[in-house]
Amino acid sequence: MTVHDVARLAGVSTASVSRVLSGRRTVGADVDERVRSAAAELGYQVNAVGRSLRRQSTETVGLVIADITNLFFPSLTKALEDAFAHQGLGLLLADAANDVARERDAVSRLLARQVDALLITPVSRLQSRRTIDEANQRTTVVQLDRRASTKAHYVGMDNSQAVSDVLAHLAELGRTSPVFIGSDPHISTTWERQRAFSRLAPTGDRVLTGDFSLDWGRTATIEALERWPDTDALFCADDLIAVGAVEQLRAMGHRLPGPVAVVGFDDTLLVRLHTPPVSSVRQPLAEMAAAAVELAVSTANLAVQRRLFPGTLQARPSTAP
Amino acid sequence: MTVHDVARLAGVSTASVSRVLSGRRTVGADVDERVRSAAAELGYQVNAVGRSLRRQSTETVGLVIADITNLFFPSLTKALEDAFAHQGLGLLLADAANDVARERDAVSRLLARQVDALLITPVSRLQSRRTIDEANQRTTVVQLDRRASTKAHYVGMDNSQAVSDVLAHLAELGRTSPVFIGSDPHISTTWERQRAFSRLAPTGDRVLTGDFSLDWGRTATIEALERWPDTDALFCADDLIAVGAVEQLRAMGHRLPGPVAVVGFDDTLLVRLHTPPVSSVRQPLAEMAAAAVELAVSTANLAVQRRLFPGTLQARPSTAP
DNA sequence: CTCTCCAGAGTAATCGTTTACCCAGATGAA
DNA sequence: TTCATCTGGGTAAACGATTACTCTGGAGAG
Repeated sequence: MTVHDVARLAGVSTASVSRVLSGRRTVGADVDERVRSAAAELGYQVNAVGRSLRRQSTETVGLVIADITNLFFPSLTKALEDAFAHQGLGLLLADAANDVARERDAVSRLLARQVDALLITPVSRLQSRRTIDEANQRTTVVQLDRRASTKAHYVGMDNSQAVSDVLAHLAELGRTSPVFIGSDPHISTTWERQRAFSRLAPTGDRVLTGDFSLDWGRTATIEALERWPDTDALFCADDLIAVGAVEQLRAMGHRLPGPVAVVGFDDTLLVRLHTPPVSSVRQPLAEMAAAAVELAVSTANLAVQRRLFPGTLQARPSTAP
Repeated sequence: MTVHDVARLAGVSTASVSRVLSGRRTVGADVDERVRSAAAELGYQVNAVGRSLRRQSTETVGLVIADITNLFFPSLTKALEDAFAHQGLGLLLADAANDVARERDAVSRLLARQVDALLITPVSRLQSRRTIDEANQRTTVVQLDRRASTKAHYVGMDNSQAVSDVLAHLAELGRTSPVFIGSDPHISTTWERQRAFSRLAPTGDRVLTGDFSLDWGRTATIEALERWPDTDALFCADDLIAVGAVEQLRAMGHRLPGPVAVVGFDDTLLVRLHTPPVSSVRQPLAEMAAAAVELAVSTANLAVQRRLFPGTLQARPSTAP
């Protein structure tokens, strides 16, 4: 079932069929009509592979997710899928499973498939750079949420502003001795939040770093309260850690809301449905996805863009007075 | 950068280049060597679009997810991505956003891209059938988790066995008056679990159906306890509802573990991290993904398969004595 | 009336790869 | 020695769509 079949049935050339079906050039009314009805009769659907080869464009973007089990990324993926599908662009998904080598692999497979653009949430702030720079020479690369290279576009949240907002919120509640509980500092977002915290918080040197896990949230909480007994807020780099912190506080007999507040990042279901609900900074996913689309379809030689969007703190009982 | 460039540099024909690089026919040692080093020198990477067109196979499968915001599906997606990437197959992702029309659309876009197989978690037990049957005439379709057509392969969990296991577990704890809280009965899994419950439970007629939301879990809990005051277990069709039920019970002053047990399905993070942790039936995702791969790559005219895998109840405090 | 221009349609080249087909030379059997 | 067979390699035809180029007829300008 090809353009030839349609052309034969409609009694026109394949060129006309293509022109009608792709709508890229006007044709006479009668030919238009004949082609459309022939296509409808045969149930013809254009073969995107042939089209891609000729047009040198697949209308597909690759998406390399650092770790799809991290609850934040499915939300991001959904926002992207929405935005790109809206533009008629397909999304070819790959998971790097937090592994730089698998990430490199995924990128190279996607490039072989001639994706028109590559979206990536880099696994490592430092080690993903080469992969990204190499890919960036072959196609448009957009870093999302996390960043590893300054040579490729970046779309993310303004972590500095978000951290500042959270600190202001805590200060309003009279909490001026927060501790930062980071996760893996190879993750650029964690790293940025931590740096902003160190710069802006009254207790900027109270920083603990570990990994992306509930357990780390728990142990870090114990350590924080031991080392700094006057701690009145746990400023967590992400929601999973925040939930771990809350659990640990409750295990230690703290009430929430109570003397020690907890706040996280990403506003995932985890904190929204937790008991008690945990405050968290929400990323503007739809706007970020829209920016990603814009950059992905932009003509090749646009100057490298850095688009930062404001996050909004969702205040919940975990930081109430 | 094409096979021609490599061929020129290596001083051989494009046929030889293709043969070396695809490894589909043996060539002489010297030609092999020359091609490999030429390809390496140029950094040549095969163009998958050209290959797909010629081979009539894209090495890509389409995945249509009913609702990617449902926490269970990212887990499933990850398992699939793993399994298919392992086979060198790419995953083209589409989200139906719980909408039959969008589902049809997504399927047709994926078919246009000539996916070698189509994986789908049908939105509606009844209304997705036509979409699936039509797609099934053009490529191999594998229904996952949910099913809507008997004419296409299906891979899922044995809900009947799982329900029976859960009821046995409850009975062991002396709980013999469970109420089933379903979500949208258009979802085939909910439907199957409900039917199994009605057939197997001592209180098989105690069934409430609503939608996929935390709030429904709450209101259903109120209704259940009102209508059937001797209720000693809430058997929820999925985790979100189970969490809603637990929250409501606690709001009403119940302890957990306590007189009314709660159990959910899918064993998502939601219930694992909840306080108290909620019992849930885990689906064997890796095995299901492996089966999906097997069916997806199977030659066209395999008889329609129905592969059911056993679920395992993860017992947690919400059902403890 | 003639010339230019334009719209509409067809022909065939093209995208990059694979592979059917062909040919030359070598090998082995009779 | 002769013939069938096999191996390694090249040539060119696909795959399905798009589009540069060409051609024709008619409209409009002078």
